[in-house]
Amino acid sequence: MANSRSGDSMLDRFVRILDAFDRDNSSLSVATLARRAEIPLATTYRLVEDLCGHGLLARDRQGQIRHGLRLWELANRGAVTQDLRTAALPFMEDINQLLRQHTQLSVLHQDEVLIIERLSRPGAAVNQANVAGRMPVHRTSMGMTLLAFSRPEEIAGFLERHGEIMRSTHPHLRAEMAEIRRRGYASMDGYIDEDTTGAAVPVTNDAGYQVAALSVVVPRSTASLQPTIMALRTAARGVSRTLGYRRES
Amino acid sequence: MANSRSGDSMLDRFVRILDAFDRDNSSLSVATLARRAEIPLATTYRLVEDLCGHGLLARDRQGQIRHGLRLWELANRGAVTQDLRTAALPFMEDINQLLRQHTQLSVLHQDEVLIIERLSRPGAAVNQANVAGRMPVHRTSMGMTLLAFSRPEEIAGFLERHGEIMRSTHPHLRAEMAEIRRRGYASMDGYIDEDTTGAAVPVTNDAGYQVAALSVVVPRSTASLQPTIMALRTAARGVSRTLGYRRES
DNA sequence: CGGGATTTCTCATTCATTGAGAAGGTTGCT
DNA sequence: AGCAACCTTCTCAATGAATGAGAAATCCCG
Repeated sequence: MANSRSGDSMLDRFVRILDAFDRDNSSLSVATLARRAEIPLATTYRLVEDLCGHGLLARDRQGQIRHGLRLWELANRGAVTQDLRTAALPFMEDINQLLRQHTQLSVLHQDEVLIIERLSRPGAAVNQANVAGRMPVHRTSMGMTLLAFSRPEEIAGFLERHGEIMRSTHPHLRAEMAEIRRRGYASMDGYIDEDTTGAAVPVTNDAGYQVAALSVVVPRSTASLQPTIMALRTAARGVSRTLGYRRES
Repeated sequence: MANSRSGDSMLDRFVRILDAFDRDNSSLSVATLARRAEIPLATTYRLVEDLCGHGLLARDRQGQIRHGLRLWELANRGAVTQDLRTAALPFMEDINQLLRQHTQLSVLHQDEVLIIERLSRPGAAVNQANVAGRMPVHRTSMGMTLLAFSRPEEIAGFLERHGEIMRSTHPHLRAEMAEIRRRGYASMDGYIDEDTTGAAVPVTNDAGYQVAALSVVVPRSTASLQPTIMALRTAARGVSRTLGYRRES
């Protein structure tokens, strides 16, 4: 008796379970999973078994749960990211070779910056911007570029949802965005690391719509950003040309 | 009345829906999806709505369904593939630069070759081995390498399941695998393209277990594979060293 | 050895899931 | 315009799949 369903659908729970993993916690126990996803243990156990059966999760040698390869396969087969990635990779390599710094490709997703691809130099700064990781719009050059070059109605929507924090961190927001659009790039100090500066330019498709941002992280001491910007622009243009058509949601 | 449930769980259906997409069909209508996944239309409609609500699917401007970025994010956040990819990418770039040919990183998954990463030269051959795509073990150098360097019990299991086709396509299988292990690489003609040859070497972790294979596709006319093999070996060793520990299921 | 944790399983209860059906829209052909 | 074929969207009664408390079995650590 006494069963009180807890009001969330099965899919809710599947997603919460898959979402409970992150780079630091690549494998978890069922109990931890249950706590993190806030699902009763017995239920979690059953759901995890299901997911394992489908290969979306897998148990390692010690019985811990990790993401299964099948999940990765499923999500990467559909071409959402692949086109962009494939188009951008060669140019990111160029940048990486030329500037010898971290290079990132990112998009705006659910009001945050989502990193699609990243090339790092073995030397340089720390791990902070991982592939599939998220970063705040208002503190990164990628975010500010992505926002500034969005469609007016998208900008309006974003500001409606996040006007508070944007205005408090960017007192002259409208002017700043206009400036970014005029100059064609955004730069911003020290989110990833105190001693670094990020610089980002938009990547457009051939209809002129922005589809992503390309960015690098350089030491703060760098005298002039101009060479960096030039390299980024060249790369972005190359990606645009490779992409040709296509615009994604 | 008359409701006859069709015996597959919700998760089954979610997976079948997500699985219905491939690179060629990156966006589908609900009706097509229903047919492909073999789920009654009304049900498909509801499930798709759910998935869209969670961002695992998304509707484009024309109301067609595509994979959602959230799905990609979910699947890539957990570090299953990322470690391997990150470790291998720089070395794959080296190969790509040196040999100017397609380079692939793959693993054995559910008795097939699963492509984890791929770098292509704008010039060379056709799209066949896409990231997250699968290829048959018995027709690719990657497959043969991955198999030959698997643990004995894994090989035995594989042969139990696929002995038929393996023996018919590889009459001297045991000798062939022994040879691959002795030489440290496998090569194979013309799966991706009639006029190409694939060559692959194993990538091991520092416990000596194989975790992946690294391969290139070269024109069949290539006089000697030796330089190619050398480059692959160097790269594989580099990846192994970067990986250090870790072994995945 | 003992106590705290985790994994695994059972089972009666119930409500979320189901899918036939129908209405309304779109497209394309004649 | 009229018709046919197809698609999307929604409703609703019936039901069996999902639920979660509880308990047994197992692991782990000092």
